[in-house]
Amino acid sequence: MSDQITSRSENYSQWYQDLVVKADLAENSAVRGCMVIKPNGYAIWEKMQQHLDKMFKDTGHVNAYFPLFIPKSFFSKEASHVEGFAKECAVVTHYRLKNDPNGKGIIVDEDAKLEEELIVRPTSETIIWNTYRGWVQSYRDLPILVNQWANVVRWEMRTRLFLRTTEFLWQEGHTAHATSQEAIEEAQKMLEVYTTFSEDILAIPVLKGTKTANERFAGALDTYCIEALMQDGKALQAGTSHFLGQNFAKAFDVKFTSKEGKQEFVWATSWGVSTRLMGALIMSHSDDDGLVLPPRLAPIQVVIVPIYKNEEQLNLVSEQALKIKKALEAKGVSVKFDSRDTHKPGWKFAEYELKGVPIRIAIGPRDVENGTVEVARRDTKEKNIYQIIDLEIKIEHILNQIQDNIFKKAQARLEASTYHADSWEEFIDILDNKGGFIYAHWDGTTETELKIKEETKATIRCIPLDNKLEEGKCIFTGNPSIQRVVFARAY
RNA sequence: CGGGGUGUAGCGUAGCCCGGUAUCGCGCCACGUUUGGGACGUGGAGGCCGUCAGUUCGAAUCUGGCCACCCCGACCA
Repeated sequence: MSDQITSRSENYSQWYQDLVVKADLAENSAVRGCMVIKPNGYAIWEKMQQHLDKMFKDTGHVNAYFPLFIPKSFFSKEASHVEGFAKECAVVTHYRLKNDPNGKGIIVDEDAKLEEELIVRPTSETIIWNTYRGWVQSYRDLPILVNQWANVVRWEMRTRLFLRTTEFLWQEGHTAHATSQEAIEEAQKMLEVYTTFSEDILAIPVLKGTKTANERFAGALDTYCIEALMQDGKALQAGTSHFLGQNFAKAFDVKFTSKEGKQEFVWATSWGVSTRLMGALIMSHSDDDGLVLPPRLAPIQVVIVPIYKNEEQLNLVSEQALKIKKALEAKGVSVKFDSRDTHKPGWKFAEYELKGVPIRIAIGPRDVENGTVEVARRDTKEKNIYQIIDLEIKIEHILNQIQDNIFKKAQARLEASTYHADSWEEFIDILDNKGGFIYAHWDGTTETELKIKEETKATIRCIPLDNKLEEGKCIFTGNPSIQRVVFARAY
């Protein structure tokens, strides 16, 4: 129906690009690699924030805010951390501009060079752990369970709206604990929070696991992750939770006196999800007609479109529409009544489909006469005529059905796209012709992992948490393996 | 930073080879008819052709520099 969006079969990444722009979610800005998140897109991000923030608070966390800038020297304090991020940091070197003496606009004032350069945070472990040093003396000061909503900058070479931008929005939790065990439990707990959020709210089924040493976060001892599968068979990391051990405590000298009176280093975790989830959401559920939003995340859950020929009919229809709106809102459903006269109903139908509104109600004179409405579902495109009596209960029910249906559809796709490969040929064949998650044996070495990546662009997405131990032979080297790991090409 | 490509109205484009002041579609504005799946008609507005220089009587078109963006690679939440 939509002639505005490239179809998925024709060109998947063009479809994604078109959809983001045409659904008014975001657009490229004047700054290379940085996007403008438009009101439609930002409203969805706000819904994500609301749900996540509540889940964080419910698990005992509080919000705080740390500086955008980090002194350069902080980065060199944790060796593997600096190695991981050094190549993509924006650096502030001066603090003043002046008029160009040659009259060509404004130039950097070389006299205003900073003594020590400031890094625009790519992540906040260093500045936060430097701060925590002052917060912790005794085991009584622990745990610290802090989350920050912020923007970060990573100077990526190639960017794509939401999936990878130079600046992006995220939340980063940074917790401090007295014991290793407690920190590990925290990291796992937050992975559970992310999983619940992803599946129950975003309706995106995920695979939970741990990263291999090679894919681990810079500075972590263990990285837990959730991996989602997009419609084109590529994986997308949807969230990570890291057990940082005592690395940052040692780097920033964060010690506490234990119950036994001993000086000990603090144990750490960090965990985050970003605006990248917007990309995951789009690529999980949407179709060639536009965005498909799970009702729990849709800023507008129901749109009412009036159909009329003249003002008299409009008044008649509006009266009915507003009654329905009120009844639905009393049930906590968010409703928009679009009575604009500047666009025709057909135009509005297409528009709201493009923008992913889960349910559309159309009311015309015919309906007013019969005491009915036409209800259309975005996910299945089904249209039905319903009596207005108890409509709000029916709508509530349909919203739940849509949420459920979208998840099940994504889950079925995930299951259908999950394969086992027992030979290299089979592995390549699945990668090239099917895509998806591939369970395969791996000899456990980084060397092999990198070679496989080099040859196929496939990476180990994770070692599933509930993985069964199973003896086998590495598909690449033939060396013995104790378990299968999950490979995929990824975003 | 390597390899390839492209810059013409808000968007998408034709014209460029073979120099003569720019085509078409969408969108926008006005009026009228329309309104249950992206309406139609009539009229209208909008472009120093990325930028700087050169060649020429004359440059969107030819030549050179610069800038920007896109795609492929290395990097990556």
